[in-house]
Amino acid sequence: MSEKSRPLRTDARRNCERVLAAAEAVLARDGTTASMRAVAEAAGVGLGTIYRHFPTREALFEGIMAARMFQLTDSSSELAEAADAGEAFFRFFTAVVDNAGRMRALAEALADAGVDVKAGTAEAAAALRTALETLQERAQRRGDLRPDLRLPETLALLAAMCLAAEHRRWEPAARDRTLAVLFDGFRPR
Amino acid sequence: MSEKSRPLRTDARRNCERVLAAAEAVLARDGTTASMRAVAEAAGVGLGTIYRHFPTREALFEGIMAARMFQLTDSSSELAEAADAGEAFFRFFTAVVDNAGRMRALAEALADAGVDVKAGTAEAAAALRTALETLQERAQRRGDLRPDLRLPETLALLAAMCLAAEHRRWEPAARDRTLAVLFDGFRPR
Amino acid sequence: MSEKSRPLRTDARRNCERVLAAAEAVLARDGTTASMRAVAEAAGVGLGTIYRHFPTREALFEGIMAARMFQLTDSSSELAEAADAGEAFFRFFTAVVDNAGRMRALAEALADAGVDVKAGTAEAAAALRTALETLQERAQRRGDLRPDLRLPETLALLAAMCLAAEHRRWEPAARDRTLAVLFDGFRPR
Amino acid sequence: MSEKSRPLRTDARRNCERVLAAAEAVLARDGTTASMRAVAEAAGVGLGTIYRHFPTREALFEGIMAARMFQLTDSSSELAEAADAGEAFFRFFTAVVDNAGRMRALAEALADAGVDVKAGTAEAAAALRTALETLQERAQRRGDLRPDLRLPETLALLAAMCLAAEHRRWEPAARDRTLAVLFDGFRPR
DNA sequence: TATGAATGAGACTTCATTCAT
DNA sequence: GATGAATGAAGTCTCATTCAT
Repeated sequence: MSEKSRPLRTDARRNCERVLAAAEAVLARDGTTASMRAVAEAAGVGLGTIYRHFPTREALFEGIMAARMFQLTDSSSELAEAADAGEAFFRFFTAVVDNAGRMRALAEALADAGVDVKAGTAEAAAALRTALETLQERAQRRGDLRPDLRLPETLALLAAMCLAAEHRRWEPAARDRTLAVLFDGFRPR
Repeated sequence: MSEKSRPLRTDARRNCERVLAAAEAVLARDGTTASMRAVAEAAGVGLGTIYRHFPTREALFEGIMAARMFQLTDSSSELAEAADAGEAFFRFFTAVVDNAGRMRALAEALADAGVDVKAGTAEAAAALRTALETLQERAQRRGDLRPDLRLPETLALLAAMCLAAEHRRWEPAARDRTLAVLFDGFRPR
Repeated sequence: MSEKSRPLRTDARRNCERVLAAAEAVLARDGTTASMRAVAEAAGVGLGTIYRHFPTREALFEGIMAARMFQLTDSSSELAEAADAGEAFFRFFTAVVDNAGRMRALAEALADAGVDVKAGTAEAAAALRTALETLQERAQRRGDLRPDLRLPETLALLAAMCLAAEHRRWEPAARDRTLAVLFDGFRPR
Repeated sequence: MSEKSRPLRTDARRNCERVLAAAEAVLARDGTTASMRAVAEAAGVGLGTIYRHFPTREALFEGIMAARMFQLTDSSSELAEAADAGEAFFRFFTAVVDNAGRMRALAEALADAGVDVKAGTAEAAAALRTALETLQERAQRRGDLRPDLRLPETLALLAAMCLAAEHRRWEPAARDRTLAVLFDGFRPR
């Protein structure tokens, strides 16, 4: 296929990306109450263009969330081979919390990653869950995490931290102090 | 002419209570986005009746939150004299999380208890904070909690657990397993 | 428990007067948009008490207006025998405007005095109209007013001045300067 | 089949004009208390359409007032060069009163022209005031108006006539008779 | 295909009036 | 008789979604 064979598709894709980028920024700023008009204005496109690519407001927002979750999942790959398995797990956990804190509205999606409630984010959530599980089990095998720690609890605690980070933007230092306490609960005694 | 704070008429008090009960139920079901009409219908009263007792939507909802928070604070009194100071602290922490989990919309208020953002709940939040601090310091003096644990972290973690408990109703067993991990981080090593 | 002559009637009359006085004050302050609750609070009585004496909000307000108009009419009696007939006419005209300016909401009633639109003020308006006519005709007979001035025009101009005085509270000095121009149009050339 | 320079604009403009026309009619009929729904129904559009073109109720109504006031100001241009300066002044004065009488709700705006209370009409009011001042000063220089007449009084009297004309629709003949009396007060003695 | 104008349900709130206490 | 609690229609405004251009 040559590049000229599908000009419309190119346009459409470009617009779709602009919408996604703008929606991400708006969601980060305004949270889940962001209006479709705000997204359209930030993207520099019409309202109808958004609805062409995403059937409903929910579909758009879930699309954003899924993309972010895939990004996070990707970032776990290299951590899965880091020398310090415990540190890798904590780094990933922190990265997820950090993302929730940076983008209002992402927190809920991340919190839902443990249970897959939304159809739009189910696949991404499953991938994220698997990534966390992988890191956790490796750290447990290395003796860096308590062996009785199960994934449901880890996910619940991750969800909690994400929601809190979003609810009131955590300063990095405060975030580290808070997570440090939690992480001590993760370690073998 | 008008005596100070005359007792409410019986029918007025009954309706006020019905409004409060209905509002609590609706807040538990729908969260902070609950509409005034939903409350009115649940209470079986007219919209105006709600506004007679609570000047604004915020006043009603914050009033409920504050009441719950005062209830929680009250429940800490006897715990403050329990034999096992550490257990008392954990019980109170769990009770707060439990309340957040039972009523959507309470969680945010509890999460805000650390910072007092809303005027309507500031006093109740301060009381709750003090109660937690009292229990925590006693447990630390008894050696049941790690001495380097500071209130800001405790509050942040409490907020996180409340938000998570509300976000997805935690089963008591799951809640206990999750908090158990966290509480291990609170204990001296 | 002992004297049961006519306590209720006395109470009722006293309450009625309190309502009227309060309503006048509130109408002066808030204008025609004054709420029944504001009147009740100013009077120190319940809302029901107002409705006992006046069937509707309109009836109450028209009652006030009528009373004021009768007062004004009464004040014309002595002017009708003043030595300077022209001055008497101007004084009365000014007094009416002054009342409109002092009590928001009275202006409309006075402006309607020329046409009797409201049932509640018809009688009072007719009396006021007659009083003005009497003063005008006497002044015309004395040669103090232009002989071709007819009552409809006088009433229309009085209405205009009342509405303007209410619309933006006229300072006495400004009021006098403005009326002075108008009065020059009333005088014989 | 090829003429499509402005496909969307046409509809929007047509609706905007329909809204303006309907709003003028409704304002003329109901005065400042006219509801947005009444305007929407009169225009045959949805409520949202009005809010698309005018952000608030005030903006719509003040916009209409301002437009009318600018129209009036424009009409003064040719009068400013008329041979008979006094007649020009009186004609303009009458035109303003006439407009107030034709449209309920315009009267208040015109009455406020002397003081500029509303932000939305301030500019138009200032222009109208200047137009009146220009005509008045020219007429005074020509000796057609009494030299001691100052603008504040003229404005107060204009406001009064506008309010009265609106309050009870003046027939042209009655209006002329009434203004004739007033205008005599404006003339040199 | 992209646009954004139009829609209208639904949000909060006020207030004249009724009626149980 | 007096009170004021209750009612609910009506007001302004927002926003997800549809559809004509």
